[in-house]
Amino acid sequence: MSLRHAVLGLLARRPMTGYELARQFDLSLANAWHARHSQIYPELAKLEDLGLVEVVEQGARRSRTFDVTEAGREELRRWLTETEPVRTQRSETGVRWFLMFLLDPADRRAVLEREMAFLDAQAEGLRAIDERIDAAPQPQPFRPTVDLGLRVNAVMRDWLAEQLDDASSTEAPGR
Amino acid sequence: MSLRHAVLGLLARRPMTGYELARQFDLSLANAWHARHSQIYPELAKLEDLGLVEVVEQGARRSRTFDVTEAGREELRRWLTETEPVRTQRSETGVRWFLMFLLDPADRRAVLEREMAFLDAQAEGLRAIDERIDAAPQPQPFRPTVDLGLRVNAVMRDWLAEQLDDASSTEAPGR
DNA sequence: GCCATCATGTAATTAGTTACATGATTAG
DNA sequence: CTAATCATGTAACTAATTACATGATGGC
Repeated sequence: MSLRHAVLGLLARRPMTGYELARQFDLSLANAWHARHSQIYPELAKLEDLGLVEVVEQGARRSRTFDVTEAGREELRRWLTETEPVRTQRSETGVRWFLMFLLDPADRRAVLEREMAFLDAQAEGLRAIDERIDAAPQPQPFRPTVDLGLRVNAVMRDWLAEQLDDASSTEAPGR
Repeated sequence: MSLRHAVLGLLARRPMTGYELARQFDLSLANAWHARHSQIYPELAKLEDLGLVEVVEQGARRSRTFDVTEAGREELRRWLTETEPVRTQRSETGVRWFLMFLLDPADRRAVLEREMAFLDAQAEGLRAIDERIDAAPQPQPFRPTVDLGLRVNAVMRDWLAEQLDDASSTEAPGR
């Protein structure tokens, strides 16, 4: 279960509330994992029971700020270094890209253009995160989300452009 | 629900049994979606009830080969062209890559090397699929799984290599 | 004859989404 | 004063995994 370690890891970067965690899943972890608040709050309760996180601050609007405990930090280290990663992935976009070749050239072209627009928007979003993202308490400028994300975005863009060329030449008049 | 359309799409490429579908999820759709046979068989039954797939052949070992019906093909086209893609992704590997910067340089270095080995194995696997994969009944050499997969693999490899350099220089003796 | 693989199913459990529900604070 | 956002929770449902279960066929 990655949810547990994603929550633990986000809190290890800096303490935050369940509400903030929910936003981080859409920012830092946007292309890696997703969780709604309805899953986050119960998970925080379980992590607290296990002694892996603790409430370090209670603020306005009955907000509770959580931090990772020493046991939590050790569990995170253990998970990262000693457990075998699960390599399965889930991406509806990936399924669509695989299947779009079943479409006739006109439909495929339309889909390719929509996907291109998505990649442009994604790249813009990543560059925006670059500024919004909280300065991390670690030495290295570690931002796989942004740095690697933009590079992957670029190769996908190139690939889509090639497919668009193919689709256009196939449906071009005069052949 | 992408499972439904992934099954529909795989069958639209060519008719096959539930057992073969399960293998295709690990080959063609390896980095896009995953499904076990315990999920595939009930889904095939539902798709049959809906008239989107049909049994076209019954063979040895009480095997049933399914094909997409005309209604199934239309549903697939509708889904690909007219529905809004869900852009959330799930990748434990992505979570790990994001969190590995929390580790001290020695641990991080070990993780980076394991991930590098994974990428090498993945690239090898993709090249193997290239030959194993069934010739598709479509005109274009459409293999996002292999073509795009190898390119993404390459940029990830570069990125990992850079992180390894950083981790090494940080823990290098003499500074 | 026996082992690997093909082949299909169901049951129990866990994970995740959607919907329901409530209330506090702050900026305009 | 009121709308947006912060903030937390539960309930009902759907999706997915793991475990249980069985049997046929083909190659050696």
